[in-house]
Amino acid sequence: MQQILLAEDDHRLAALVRDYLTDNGFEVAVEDRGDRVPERVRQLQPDLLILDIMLPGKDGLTLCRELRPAFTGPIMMLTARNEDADQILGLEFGADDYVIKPAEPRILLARIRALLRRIEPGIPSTPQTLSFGTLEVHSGSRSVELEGAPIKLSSHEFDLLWLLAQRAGDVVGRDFLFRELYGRPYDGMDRTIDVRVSQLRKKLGDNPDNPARIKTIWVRGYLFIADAWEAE
Amino acid sequence: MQQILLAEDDHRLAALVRDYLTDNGFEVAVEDRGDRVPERVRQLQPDLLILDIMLPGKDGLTLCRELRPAFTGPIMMLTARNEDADQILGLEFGADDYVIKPAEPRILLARIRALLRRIEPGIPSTPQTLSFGTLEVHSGSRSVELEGAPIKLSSHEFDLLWLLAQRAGDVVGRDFLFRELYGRPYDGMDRTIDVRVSQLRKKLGDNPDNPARIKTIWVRGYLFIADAWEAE
DNA sequence: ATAAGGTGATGCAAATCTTCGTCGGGGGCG
DNA sequence: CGCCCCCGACGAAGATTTGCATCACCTTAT
Repeated sequence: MQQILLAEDDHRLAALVRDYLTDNGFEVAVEDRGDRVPERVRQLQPDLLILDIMLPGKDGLTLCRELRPAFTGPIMMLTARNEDADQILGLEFGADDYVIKPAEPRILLARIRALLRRIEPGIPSTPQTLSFGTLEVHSGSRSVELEGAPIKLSSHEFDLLWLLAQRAGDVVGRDFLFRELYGRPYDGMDRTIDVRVSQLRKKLGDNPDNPARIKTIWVRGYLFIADAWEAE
Repeated sequence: MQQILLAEDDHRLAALVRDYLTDNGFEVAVEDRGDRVPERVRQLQPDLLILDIMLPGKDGLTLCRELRPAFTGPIMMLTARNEDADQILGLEFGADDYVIKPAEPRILLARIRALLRRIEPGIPSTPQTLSFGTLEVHSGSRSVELEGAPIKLSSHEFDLLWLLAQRAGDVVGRDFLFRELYGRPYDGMDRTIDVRVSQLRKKLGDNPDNPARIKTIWVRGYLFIADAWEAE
């Protein structure tokens, strides 16, 4: 059974949605405080996240941005605010859908199904751990080991490594990385991605002039080297 | 560059959307007849499909149902009909989003990006290796070995070598190479390709007057010599 | 037929411009 | 206070442009 975490402070509405979704075969958890959402996401590992924008503690847009890319499942913004700016921002912050309240329950359900359909059937959702030789990346605990010894990475460093390692063997563009990390479009002259990579390389003991892990592809982005290792 | 097929019979609207998306870095093809959509999908293999519901020839809902599962990319329904039933049906027929006309272009763009973002991590390209005698070209790590020793190639040098080696035995034109490398048309007097080839030859230890690897075909382009070696 | 000259294409080195790696200061948050 | 992150700056590495020498092919004259 698939689980949905609903972050909504209007209890009447939350109960309505929860009941309707429960009747249709979902397991629904409700959280009414924004600042408690990250913790519950870690705890429950829901398949889908529904966020109201106006929440006590921490607003939905901020949450959305902060939870990506640690949370890779679909995120739906469900809100009464029909501001174009909010909608664009929400989608750019990594949300997959943006639905205006009041929403017809059957439409809500159809949209939820459409989102989940994209994730479930195909690939058995990215494994929790990626291994490349002596390097291991655990997404569950957000920890990394090199030659058996744990490495301390900052939050963004881990996100970056995870994004690259998932796409090992493919060139990953700065615009994509930037959008995933910060939820806003890449303006083309921001160097923070470079700085992050530089730090990450240092911690992984990689030399940019002759990289064994992360290669720079001029103008196009970065490449996590897949050869010779086998990702399981 | 990502390609979008827009099925829309209102030419004014189609032109509007096409221009806006083109300005934002997409390649857009427009089709105004529903019954011609399946054929164009096969032909173009677009990254995303936008369907109006009311189309001459064949309606969008039917199309959506028929194209799935042959077309696995995201499908967006874009339509003036704000019927709940249509929306639910569209989503259940395999559409990934359903947007009501008239749509604010920036929102449309944000939704398109949200859909495509989900796809990008798609297929982890299989690392591939091409061998020609003592020369080995690895695409997964973008590295090259000659006589067992690794060779340092710049990013464009590698791309060029890869393009040529993949087509070993065939003459490859400058216009093609240029387009692949830079994503824009070849103006006919640009010499950067020649310079790249020159550098590449130097690093591969090839002599242009008597080439063992890359041969110049006058006016037509370059040829990676396949003779005597067997690509595996 | 052969040779000389013309036209346009290619090889390559040097100048120029763009992008990348990294350092250090300042700001924000716990 | 310490950690992390953003920002600006500067040297280094990579890529493009420019310029000229050379080369392939074609035309024309002998």
